[in-house]
Amino acid sequence: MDTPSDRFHQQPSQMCPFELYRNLPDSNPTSHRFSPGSLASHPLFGPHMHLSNASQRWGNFRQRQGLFPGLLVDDDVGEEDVFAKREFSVGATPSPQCCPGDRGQDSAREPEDWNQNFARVKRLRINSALRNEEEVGRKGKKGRKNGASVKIDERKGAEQGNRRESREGRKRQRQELKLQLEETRGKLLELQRKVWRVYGGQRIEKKGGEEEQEDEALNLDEVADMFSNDDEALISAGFSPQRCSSKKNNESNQNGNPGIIPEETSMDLDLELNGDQVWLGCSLVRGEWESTEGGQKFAQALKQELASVVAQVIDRVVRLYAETDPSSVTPATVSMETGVAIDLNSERRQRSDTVACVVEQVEALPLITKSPQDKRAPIAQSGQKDLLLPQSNPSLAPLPQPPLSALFPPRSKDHFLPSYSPDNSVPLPLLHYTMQNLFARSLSSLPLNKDCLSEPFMDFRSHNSVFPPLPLLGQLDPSLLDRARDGGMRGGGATVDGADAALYLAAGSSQEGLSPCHLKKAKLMFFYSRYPSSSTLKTFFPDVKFNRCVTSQLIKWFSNFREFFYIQMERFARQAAREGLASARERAVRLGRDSELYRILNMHYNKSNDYQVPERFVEVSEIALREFYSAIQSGRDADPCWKKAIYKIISKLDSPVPDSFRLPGCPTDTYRMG
DNA sequence: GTGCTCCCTG
DNA sequence: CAGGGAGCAC
Repeated sequence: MDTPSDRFHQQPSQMCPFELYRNLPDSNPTSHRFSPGSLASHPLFGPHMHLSNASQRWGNFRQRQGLFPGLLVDDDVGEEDVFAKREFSVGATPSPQCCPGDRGQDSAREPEDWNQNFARVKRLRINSALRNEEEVGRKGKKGRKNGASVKIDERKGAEQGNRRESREGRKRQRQELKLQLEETRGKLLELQRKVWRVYGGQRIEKKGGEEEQEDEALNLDEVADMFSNDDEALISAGFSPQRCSSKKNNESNQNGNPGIIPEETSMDLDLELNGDQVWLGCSLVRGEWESTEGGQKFAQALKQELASVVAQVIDRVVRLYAETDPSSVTPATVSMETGVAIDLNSERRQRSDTVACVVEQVEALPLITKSPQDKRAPIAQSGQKDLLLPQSNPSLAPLPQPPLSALFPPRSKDHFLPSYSPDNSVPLPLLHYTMQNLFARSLSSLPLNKDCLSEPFMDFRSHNSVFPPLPLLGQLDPSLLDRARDGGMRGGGATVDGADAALYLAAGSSQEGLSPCHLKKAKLMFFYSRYPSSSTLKTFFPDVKFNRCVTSQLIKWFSNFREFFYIQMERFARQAAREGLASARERAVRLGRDSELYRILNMHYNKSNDYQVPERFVEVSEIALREFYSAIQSGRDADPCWKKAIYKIISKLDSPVPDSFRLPGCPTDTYRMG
């Protein structure tokens, strides 16, 4: 099984989706992936410095850029480097190599945003210098661009003098700016010392914890105060991270001033550059994890990854089991036994149903075929809401089930979480199930919205507004199981149409749409009525909000029931007709409760066998069998329409459906109840 | 045109 | 069990 981290490694494109993180130096490759893309994650713009202070201060800094002309001269090469790095970082394809990366190299790219601003400042200053140049030499009026033509024109000797003045002026200006630069650099280094004393030093000492977070907050605020209180310090601090990490040596060498950074500062910086201790200095990720918000995000990411992995395992096991014993595990049995693989085929159906019932789906929930998903949808949505918005109001009504996209965890909205790769082999429904049920149900305190549930459906649910944490029958209140059984449901066993099925179905049951329980009820109704009208169906499914799709679905169910019924009748009638002896034929056309035909019918319409088959149904079935038999014996089956007469006969044998079927949920077996 | 049913197919 | 086509009745 892939570890979550391994899975992250498989998606390099999602690892560092933002340049900020791609450029972040960190020896921990996984840590980047949990870093939200915000300036607040930067060590100097920590989570405690939000827009209210950090961005304002940064804005102040940008407004005051012009106060530091010294930074902008005599550093053309550096500026080019900045832009080169910028282009590199923008154009670079995020990769695991670039994320964990070499500390020394990555640290040079770390604060690209700082470099950008630095470059912008320099660019402005260069433009300003050019303008000054033009002003000084405005008699030439054409500036540097027309310098050649000025040289050619010897008649304008006075202009040459002006050019000399201009050159001298530029020279003076450069010298002044150079001095300012040196001065600013000195202040920069001084500020670096402060920063690393206050910030880096304490981080090295700490080992994590809330107290340290508070300290960190204070320290970061101190740093922020430095930014806002001292303009030059602000500039210096603004560039300090990159310079500390990558340019300090160069600057020291260039300035011939290696002693500006004291030994302790150098040690701190070295520590920061040092392998496993990198996080101590940058602490972007781990610091976030230690914070409350970061911890929640980490937990969410962990949940997502665990869910996907569990989904994969379940899928593999199911497939492996199906492969090893295909005879015993047909798709139907798999779906019935696992209750998970039900969704394997439902995606396709949902697509078509979505198209067919696009209008109705705005209001009506999907039909029975989608019910395994859809019944879980409300709880799933709750789970998703819970994952994304832990404090969201659980009483909010569930959103209508979107066609297919809603099955995806909304990772796209949460860039913090890694998205699944497109080639993810986890079947979506499986993923959906495991994702939502494993974690949504693990949220034991998750309150269910009663509006999400089929109000009268499975009355045991109405006594439990809070969904059980896990649908383990052994953990359920016995009374609930009894209620489930009383409702025509069978508890335990390997099939899903037991109390466990009702349990998870009840969790997402809706007044709109049909559930497996409705299917079971319809089958039991077939014992009494083979040709129920749509109005009759509406009478006996009061917990269903009928629309065209639902009505057609129910009618289709009964059509399928009849089809199966008649197929079996014809099959056994032909079998009886083949019997040689009259006594055998007589036995064959009799439908005793010990007969094979009875067993098949009971298995089909009363699979859980928790409902007593009405005697009337046995009689009608025997009549149908005899009609088929006689038609076959008399050769009427040669007529293409020979079945119609039988259908007409059977259609007149419907008996009234018991009033117990008028109640919502599965009918109680009054016969067995006495 | 709509609703219902049967038949066929997957 | 669902989807779709065809036929029939209203």
